[in-house]
Amino acid sequence: MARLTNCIAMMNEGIERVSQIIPQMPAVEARLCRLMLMVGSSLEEELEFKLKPHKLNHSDFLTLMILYSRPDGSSTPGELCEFATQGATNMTRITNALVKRGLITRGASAEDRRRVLIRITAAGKRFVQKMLPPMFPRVSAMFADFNDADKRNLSRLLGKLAHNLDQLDPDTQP
Amino acid sequence: MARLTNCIAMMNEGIERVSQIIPQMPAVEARLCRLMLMVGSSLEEELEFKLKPHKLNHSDFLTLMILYSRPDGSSTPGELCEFATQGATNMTRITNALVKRGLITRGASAEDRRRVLIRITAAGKRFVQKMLPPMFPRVSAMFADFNDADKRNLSRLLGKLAHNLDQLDPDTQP
DNA sequence: AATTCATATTTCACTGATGAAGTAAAATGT
DNA sequence: ACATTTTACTTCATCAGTGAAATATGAATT
Repeated sequence: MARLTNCIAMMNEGIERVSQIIPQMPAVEARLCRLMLMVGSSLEEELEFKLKPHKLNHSDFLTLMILYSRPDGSSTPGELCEFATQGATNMTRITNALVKRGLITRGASAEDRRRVLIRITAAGKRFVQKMLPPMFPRVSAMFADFNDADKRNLSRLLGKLAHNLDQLDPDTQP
Repeated sequence: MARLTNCIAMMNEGIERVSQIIPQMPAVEARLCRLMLMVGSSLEEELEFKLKPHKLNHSDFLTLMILYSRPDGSSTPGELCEFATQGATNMTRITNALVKRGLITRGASAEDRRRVLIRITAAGKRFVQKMLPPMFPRVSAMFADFNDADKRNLSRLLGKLAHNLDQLDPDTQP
């Protein structure tokens, strides 16, 4: 146990040593990057773990939740790709899987017949309402010792980082 | 462009709607989770993108960096698995790949001959020293508008979250 | 000496993600 | 009006990562 904490301690020493060999490294920033990556993938692991009993993976779940959170419970593959950050190929697979389970339906759009209309079914909604609540305790536990200022701060800083990443993205590779 | 920002905006609306249907959801915390996941995977994307020209993926890179950051430049597969959070199978594959490129060597341990000693080569060190610096500008740019307090705060909050995740992990699934 | 445990590799089956090409329909240009 | 281009998905082939089980070897225990 204390897997993450352990890795972080090790990383701190590592960064320290590397920054002595390569002093021009932005050590604090590099460390924050690694921290983000570690905590992020640990969180992802945790999520996938909670999804496994429902035979869902992260992208399936995300897709389903996007649909669930829509006022009309519907969307198109293209839109889902954008918000779930998935390739079209993958979205086809996800959609196939969810359709087969009866959680969503696939239909043709009337206005634009290239488009496919994806809609969450009543069963899909019930499914979400049943699987979501058991996750709440763990989500709450993750932030149990965060006070309101902590939460606001984390949100603000992640937002800032997100914004910077957006600005960064289009650049050419180094 | 503004991919992340866009997804975040969409998520905010989604969470809002879901928490109206399911009021017992810890909305703020759930939102922070998703935010972490989004920023985390975007950061990972960015990293993989920077690594691609060097024909490295995240785990290859991490493994190599762990070795590089060691005072003696060496480790064992087991240890690398732990710190790189990889399965043994994968570590064998990674090691094979890096050995083939001459960046590391694999040798038997003298004390315990079950063990395999993995060591970064001089070429491996040179490789790291050459590939690392071009990444610095982007890393710095990510945190360009973070003042010292921001960085300290982010580090503290991520550490706290990491700690909580560690406590969470061993529990049984919901 | 025999048994149990630890370390690492190999093999295999499987899941999930991805890139390239294909299909179909709408939009656009001439 | 027709040809071209663009948009929206799908299909197919492929690949990276994972988990489980089998193997090999060496160390520790009894």
